[in-house]
Amino acid sequence: MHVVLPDGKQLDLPQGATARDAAAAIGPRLAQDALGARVDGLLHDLLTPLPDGAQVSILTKRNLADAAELWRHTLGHVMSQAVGEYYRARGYPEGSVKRGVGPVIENGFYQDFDLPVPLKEEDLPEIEKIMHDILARDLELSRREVSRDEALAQFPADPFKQELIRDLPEDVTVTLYSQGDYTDLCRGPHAPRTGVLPKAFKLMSTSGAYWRGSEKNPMLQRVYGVAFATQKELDEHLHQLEEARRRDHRKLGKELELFLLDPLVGKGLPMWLPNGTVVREELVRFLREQQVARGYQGVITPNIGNLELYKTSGHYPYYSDSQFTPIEVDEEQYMLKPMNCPHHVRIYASKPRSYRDLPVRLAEFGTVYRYEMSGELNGLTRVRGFTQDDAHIFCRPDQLKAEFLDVLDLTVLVLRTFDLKDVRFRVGVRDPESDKYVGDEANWELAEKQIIEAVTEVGLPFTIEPGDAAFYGPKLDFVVRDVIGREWQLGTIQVDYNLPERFGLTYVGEDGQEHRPIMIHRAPFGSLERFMGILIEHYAGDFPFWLAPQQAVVIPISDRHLDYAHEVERTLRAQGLRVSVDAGSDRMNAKIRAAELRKVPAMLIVGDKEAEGREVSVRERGRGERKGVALDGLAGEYAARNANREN
RNA sequence: GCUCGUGUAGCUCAGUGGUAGAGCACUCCCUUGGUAAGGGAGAGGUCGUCGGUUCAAUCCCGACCACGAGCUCCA
Repeated sequence: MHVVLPDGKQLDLPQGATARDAAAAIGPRLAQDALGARVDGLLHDLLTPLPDGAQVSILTKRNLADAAELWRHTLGHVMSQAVGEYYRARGYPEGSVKRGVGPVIENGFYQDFDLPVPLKEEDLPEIEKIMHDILARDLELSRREVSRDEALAQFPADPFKQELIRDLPEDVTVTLYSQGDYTDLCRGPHAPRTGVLPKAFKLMSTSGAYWRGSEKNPMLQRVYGVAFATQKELDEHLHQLEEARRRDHRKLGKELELFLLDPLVGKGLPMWLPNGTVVREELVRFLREQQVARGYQGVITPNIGNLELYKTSGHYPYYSDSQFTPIEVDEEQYMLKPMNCPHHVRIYASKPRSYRDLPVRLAEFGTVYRYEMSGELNGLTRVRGFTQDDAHIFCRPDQLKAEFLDVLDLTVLVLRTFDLKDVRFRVGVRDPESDKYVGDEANWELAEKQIIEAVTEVGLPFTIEPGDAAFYGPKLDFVVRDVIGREWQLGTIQVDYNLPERFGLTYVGEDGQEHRPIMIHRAPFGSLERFMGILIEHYAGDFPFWLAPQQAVVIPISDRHLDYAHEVERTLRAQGLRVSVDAGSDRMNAKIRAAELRKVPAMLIVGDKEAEGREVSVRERGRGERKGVALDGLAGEYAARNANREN
C-alpha cells in the first residue's frame, strides 16, 4: 500500500502500517518527535493502521495546537490513571475505582468516576502531582483491537464499561488503550508516550453527573481538567476565567444594586432595584418605539388564567411538570400563566376579523411563571418568574413571509443595538422520535420549511437542531453565551399553525368564507431578566450612556460650590438626564473614585472657575477630560446622545 | 430534583468547644480640597434556621432553608 505526504510524494508502506511506520520511513528524527497524524484531514494517532492511499501528515511538537484533541484525550487517561493510583495508595483495592465516560471537551477533558469515597477539591492538587509523575515516567501507549468478549473480560467488575461495550454498534472495532498498568476502553486517538504530553494542565473542579445523563441512573463524580499546549496559554485561560468572574451578572448585580434575589420572597423570583429598573425600562422603551413603528398594538393581560384555557391551548398536559400547581378558587382551577399566547389568542377571538384587518400584532410585556427545578435556577438567566417582550402576530398565509422577515429584522436590530455579536441562530425543528408535538404533519413541514427559507434569504448563519421545537411549532432562536461559557436562548420567533386550530381562530376572507390565520410568536429579548443578565455581563456593568442607571454625577470641589452644582443638576435633569450631586463630605478625589466604581459615565466637576463661567469640567469614563465646557452646550450634547441611544 | 461545596456586620472576608474580628460602606467631628481613597471617633452581628451531643456550640453531629458548580430541561 502507499500513502500521500503533504508535499505530494507517495510513500510505500507494508499493509497495516501505522502513522508511526510512515514517520519512521521518512526519518528516525520524525519518528521520535511524532505525536500523531492528520489522515485525510482527521486526527489519528501513531498506533492505528493507515488506510491505503490516505493523505498523511505527521504532527509533532510544532503542531501541538492541531493535535490538541489527541493530547487532551491522553491527559484525560492520565488523570484517570492517577485517580486509580491515588485510591490504591490509600488502601482501596484494585477495581474499587470504576469509570464512566471521559471525553475531550473545549479546553480540556473530564472523566466520570464511581469512587469508594468521594474525591474532594482539596485532593485535586495531589492527583495533579501523580499526573506529573506519570508524565515523567514517559509511559508508552499501546493500542489493541479486541473482540467484544475480550473487552468484556478486561473490565469484569466494572458495570459501566460492561454496559458501554454491550451498547457499542455492531460494526465498530473495539479498541483498548493502555499505558503502564492502566487500560481503558477508548476509540482514541492518543499520544504515543506520556512523556510528550504538555504539562500545562490543571484539574479545575469536581461535580456530580448522572451515568449517561439520566436522572434515573446512579450519580457519578466528574472531575474536570483544562489543558493547553503551553503554560502561557493555561495562564491566559485561568486569567480569562478570573475576568469572567469579574463580569458575572450576579456579582455585578449586587455591586451596582441592579436586582435582588431574596429568599423570603422566593427563589428564582428576582426583584428589580432602582438602578436595574432604569436599565430595564430603557430596554422596554426602546422596543416599544420599534413596535409602534412596526404596527404592533399593546395589550395587557392578567397573571393567571383558568385551567380550561391551558387545556384548550395544550400547555397544560405538555408543560405540566414545568408549571406552578394550579390554584383552586370557587371550585375552578387557575394557573399562573406560563405563556402569554393563550390570552392573546382570546383577544384575537373576541370579535370577528376580516382579511383586511390582518395582520393583527398584539404585544405585551407579559410576566409569566414557570416551575423550574431548584438546581436549575441561576441568577437572572434562569428564574421562575420573568417578563417576556412577547407579541403574537395573526396573519394570512400570504402575509407570513413578510411578517416573519420583519420580526427577523427587528431581532437583528436588537442584537446590533446592544452590540451582541457572539450570537448563534438555531432553527429548532421536531424530534422525529418524540410525540410531544401537537398539530398535523403537513403544517409542521410547511412551517419548518418557511423558517429555513426566511433565514436563508436573510443570509444568517444557522444550525438546524431536531428536538428544539416548541410543542406547537418550529422556532428560530438566538443563542448567546454567558461569561462562564454556558449558552442561553434569548430571542425566539415561532411559526404556529396549531394554536389557531385548537382555538378555532378565523377571519373572513375576500371570498366571504372563514379562513384560519397563522400565528407568529416572537420575543426579540426573550425574557427581560435573562436579557439583562446577559447584557450586564456583556458590558461588564459598564452600560452605554443611554442605559446607565445614573448618567452623570456632579462633584463640587468644595461646599461653596454646592449651589452651582445643584444648578448643573437642574439644567441636565430638565433635559431628561439622570443626574445627581455628590454632596457628601468626601474630598473630590474620593468622590471621583466612588463614581468610577459605580461606573457612572460622566463626572461633572465644578469649582470656582466653572461656577464663574457657567461651565463644567467633564470627566468621562474611557474618554478622558474636557475642561471649561459650557453647561448649556453640554446639556444639549447629552440630551442628543440620550435620544440617539449613543454610548 | 439529584451529587458535591458554601452560608460569620450592608459588602468582601479572617477566626475560635468558654457567647466574635478586619477592611470598605454607614453616622458624627475635624478638614474645604482641582481629576481613582484626607484624618479621627462611633454605631452595627440570636455567627442561615431548627434540633442533637456537651458543664458549655458560631465551631462537632443531623435535618431543613438559601446560594454556587455540574447532570437533565428551557425564555
